[in-house]
Amino acid sequence: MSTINVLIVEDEPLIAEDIAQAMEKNDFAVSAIVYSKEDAIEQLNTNLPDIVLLDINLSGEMSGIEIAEKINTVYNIPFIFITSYSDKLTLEKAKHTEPSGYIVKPLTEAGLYSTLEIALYNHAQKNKRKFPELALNKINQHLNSPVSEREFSLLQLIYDGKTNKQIADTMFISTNTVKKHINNTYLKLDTSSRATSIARLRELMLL
Amino acid sequence: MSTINVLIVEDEPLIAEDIAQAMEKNDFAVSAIVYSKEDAIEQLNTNLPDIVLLDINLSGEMSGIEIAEKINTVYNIPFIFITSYSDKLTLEKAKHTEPSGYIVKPLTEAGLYSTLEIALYNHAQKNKRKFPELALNKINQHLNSPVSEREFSLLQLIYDGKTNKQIADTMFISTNTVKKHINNTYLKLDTSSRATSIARLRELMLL
DNA sequence: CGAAAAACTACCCAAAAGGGTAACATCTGG
DNA sequence: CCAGATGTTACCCTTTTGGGTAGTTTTTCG
Repeated sequence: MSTINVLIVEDEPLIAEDIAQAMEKNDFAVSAIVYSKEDAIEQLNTNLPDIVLLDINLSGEMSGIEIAEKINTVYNIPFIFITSYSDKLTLEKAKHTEPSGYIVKPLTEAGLYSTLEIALYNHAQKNKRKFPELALNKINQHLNSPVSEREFSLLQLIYDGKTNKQIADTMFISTNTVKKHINNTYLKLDTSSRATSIARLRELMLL
Repeated sequence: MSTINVLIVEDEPLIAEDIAQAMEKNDFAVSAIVYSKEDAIEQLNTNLPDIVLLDINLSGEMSGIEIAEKINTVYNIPFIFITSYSDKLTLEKAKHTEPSGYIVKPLTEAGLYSTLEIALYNHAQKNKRKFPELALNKINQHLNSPVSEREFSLLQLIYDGKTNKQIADTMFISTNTVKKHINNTYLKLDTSSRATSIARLRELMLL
């Protein structure tokens, strides 16, 4: 297994150094230590780490939160918050970014290491969850008017991004029929386009 | 919001009391304090808490791990490990149970509270996310020509089933611009409609 | 068997989406 | 500072989709 690269975002140099040493003692590689939001993003772009240790408060601002949001939407890697402030406001904002860990200073080597390990493992597991298949019974469960099997197979083709023509060809029916069926499903799903139907199907599969 | 019930599984009475006090100071309710695996399971069966604080080592054994496994397979509630031992073997076993948190003693009130909050929030989110979120870097990884951030936010709206008009309104740009952007993404994704793009995005997230 | 439901087809019109071209404004990095 | 990338808008035209109506065939089931 290759070594894990850790990006440290911490504006207090002494603490950053502390963390870095703890990391290296435990066979992690510190890919960089940065002190500002801008440098953090620079690092993420040019030298993507496997995980980020992120101080919430950088030079007085809560810009760690913004970095966290960016990591979630763009980079999809785990990150762990480090903070001296454990007040409710900070925590409230922080938790909405769904961090893999949250450590309140003072730091301990053991605490850092174990939190890192857990975060990496859990994140790896998370990405293994794949997209569920559509299930007719699951979908009908939450509809007043149930989708028929035929309609369902049309919906699956729409879900896979097929056009009416393609659907007509694979099902050996006319495009008129395809359109009719699809329109019927729109009534049942309470939607009005293919894309909204796809989103709706995803939603219905969740409960 | 109703109060959160916490089950404490900890065989050192002094520490258990410490934890319980910290919990109550932060408006959590302690549903029970138990000292053994058997009592823990008894509690889970009769009085299911919202979250469990779980010492790994109960009277010399690592039976905390077994409780964790039971929680995962049967109860599906979040749990947080608490341990004095942060050796690699313990950690290795612990991480496979995918705990929501892992705290090395000595405990601090702030550390406990924030870890609890994060664990509860993440666990709640987890069940809502059987479908993975789209992540830009993940998608670009497999494209010759990368999708820009702006284009990506458009794609997310398409993924949610929004029409060009809706997208234009939420992003405060003209529908012409929306159409232009979308067309550009079609080139990059090698698609030619919203529905095929949605399917493609799903596919790219799995590679 | 016979009625009801589901499936299939056609046609028409309207709305939305797709495709191409052109132009201008920012922004960013060398 | 300049070049290239990104974002913005407009215009025109084509194709695909959506929505409504109307009808026939096939299947299913009491």
